[in-house]
Amino acid sequence: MKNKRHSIKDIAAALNVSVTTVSFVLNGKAKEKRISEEVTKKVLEYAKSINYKPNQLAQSLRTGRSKIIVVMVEDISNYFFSKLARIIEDIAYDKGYKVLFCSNENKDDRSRELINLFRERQVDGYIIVPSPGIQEDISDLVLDDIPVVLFDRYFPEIDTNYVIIDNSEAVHDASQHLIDNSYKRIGFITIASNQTQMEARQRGYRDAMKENDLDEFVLEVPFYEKKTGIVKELIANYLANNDLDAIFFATNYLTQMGLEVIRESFPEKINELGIITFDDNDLFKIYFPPITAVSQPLEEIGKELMNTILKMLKSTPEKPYRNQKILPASLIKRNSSFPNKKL
Amino acid sequence: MKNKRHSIKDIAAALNVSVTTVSFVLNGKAKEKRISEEVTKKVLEYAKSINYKPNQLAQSLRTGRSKIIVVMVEDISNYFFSKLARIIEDIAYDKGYKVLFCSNENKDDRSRELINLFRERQVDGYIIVPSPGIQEDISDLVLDDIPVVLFDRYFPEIDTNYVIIDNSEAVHDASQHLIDNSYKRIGFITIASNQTQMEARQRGYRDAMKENDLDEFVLEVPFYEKKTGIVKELIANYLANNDLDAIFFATNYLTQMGLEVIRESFPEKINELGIITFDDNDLFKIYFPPITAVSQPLEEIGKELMNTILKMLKSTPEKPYRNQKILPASLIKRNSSFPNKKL
DNA sequence: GTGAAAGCGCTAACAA
DNA sequence: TTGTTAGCGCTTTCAC
Repeated sequence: MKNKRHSIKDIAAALNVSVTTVSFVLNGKAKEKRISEEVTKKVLEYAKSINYKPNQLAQSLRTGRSKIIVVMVEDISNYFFSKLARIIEDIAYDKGYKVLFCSNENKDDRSRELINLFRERQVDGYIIVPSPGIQEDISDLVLDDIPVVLFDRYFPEIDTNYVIIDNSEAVHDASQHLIDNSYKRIGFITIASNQTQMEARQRGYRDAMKENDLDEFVLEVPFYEKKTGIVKELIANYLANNDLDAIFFATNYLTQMGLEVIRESFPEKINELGIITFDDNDLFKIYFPPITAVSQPLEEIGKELMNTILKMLKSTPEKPYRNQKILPASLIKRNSSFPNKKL
Repeated sequence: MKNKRHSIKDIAAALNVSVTTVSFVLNGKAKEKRISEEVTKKVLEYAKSINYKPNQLAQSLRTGRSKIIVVMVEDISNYFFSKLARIIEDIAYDKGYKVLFCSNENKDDRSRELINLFRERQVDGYIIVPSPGIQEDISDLVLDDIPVVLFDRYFPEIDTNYVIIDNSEAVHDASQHLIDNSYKRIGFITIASNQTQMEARQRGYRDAMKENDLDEFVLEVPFYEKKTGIVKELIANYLANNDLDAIFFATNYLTQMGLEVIRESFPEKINELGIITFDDNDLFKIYFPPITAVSQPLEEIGKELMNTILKMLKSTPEKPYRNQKILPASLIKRNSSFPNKKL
């Protein structure tokens, strides 16, 4: 082994041409720069024969572009984000980009820290699930003409590209599905948050209830208590006090906690309660009963995100590429949202 | 905004000193190079005041080190790997390293492609879950003195660092647990593979059966059929023909498929069959019944991996750091492996 | 058609 | 104790 790396200089020396010529040829500018067929061919062939690969670092230093995209999500170990990561990864590598994944835990200071870190490394673009209070930081990126696309949620006050799903419609339709199956006392468990996606989901639920003259039962649990038992207690109390016949979980980890509570405190209810969860998971399909889920179009989201960032990378500050996409989600109906056919 | 980046030259110019001096001070070599207190302080203060951050790219080009570690796993969207990714991410960023995650799908050509890709980018080190046939490529890395640490599985024939868990013991003990609970016809569903981890798991099972004079029922399904229905069919046939009273799933996606089959074809058995799965998942805990799982110590694995790679990064080819670690797994006992107490 | 040379920002050997 | 300078590998302007 130890096949020492070749540089553009080696090629030039071996072929008795200048590095300029080699560089032009290798960058596909032979035609444009009117390099002779003969030399072009010679260079190309030799480069191939020694398996020449340009030093990306040097290239980056020179061009200012690193061919790296950052994908910052709430938590890369979350089912939704990790599945998406896989999709993004494939597209990016295919297009010659690398992807740096990182988790901000939905915390502003961590988001900022990460963004600063990456700015130092002149990362080319950012795909971000923004934590609540980083409008300013996102604004700064945009002002500096650094490609950013937000997803999952966005800031209506600032003009950025984003890819989101129609949360309110998705929840509205799913709620209607419960209503159509004659559930009457439908609860909605969500997190206390004024982020766009959570507000939209709650709106979808409330609208559906209003349209059908049904009472609204919303439980908002604090976000930063994932690890303590507080959320489970809150859910347990809520279930005990409201005599609900169906529950809508606004986010996948709430579903997990909710099921945990039901399993521990009201096991008999698992087959009575109508249940719908936001965000699917492979295991919901094989649960007893299988859980009905609002499913986000992962593949499409991933493609749209990469497509957008790639286009932005190619556009100039004078002619920026704009894309604010709202994708529909789909409802995957399983037994948990139908009375009388539980298993 | 637009706070144009400052370079070391700017500092030198502003302070009327040379770039060398600035470089030395900034790299903590002030003492060693005997730079005066006064100048040192001046530089440090000024750098801070303009919020100077070195250009990592230039630094990397010069030093040949990129401060990037690659973590290549089978599939980043798999629960086990994504949880681990999160742990590794935290440690790495803390130590000033970035992490590039990628998935090789357990395919050799993809592994090679990725490794080559990263070699061009002079990544500093590799944490790899190797696909079956890439001994050579790993060997090459080792020969070229590039830090590599394998995990989850390894190649006994080549001398590399690795972090694995004691698969055979874990499965052996878990099998014994089933036996202790008076299960007699215990099946073992695994994938056809001669990778170390899968062989060890099967060995653990077989040993336990032998020690207790029980029959062995092993089903090996083909690996590359995840997406087709073949695996489910194989499992269904196997269950139909063997009259088992317990099943051990050797890997988490087999558990998922297995549960799917049970749910679809033998729903009444879910509360009779003893079930154990390799690799835990948040949802197994809230399944009906909750599923007993062999749980890998994610936190420890992550720490050990990062610790190892970091030490390797600091060591010299003459004095390489060696670490071949075998961690124990733990059995999380839940209802699925106890007769008569299902829920 | 092709080449010389500057320069991206940094480190470090060598000079002074 | 500090400064000058070469050079990491590449791109690109300008000159011939």
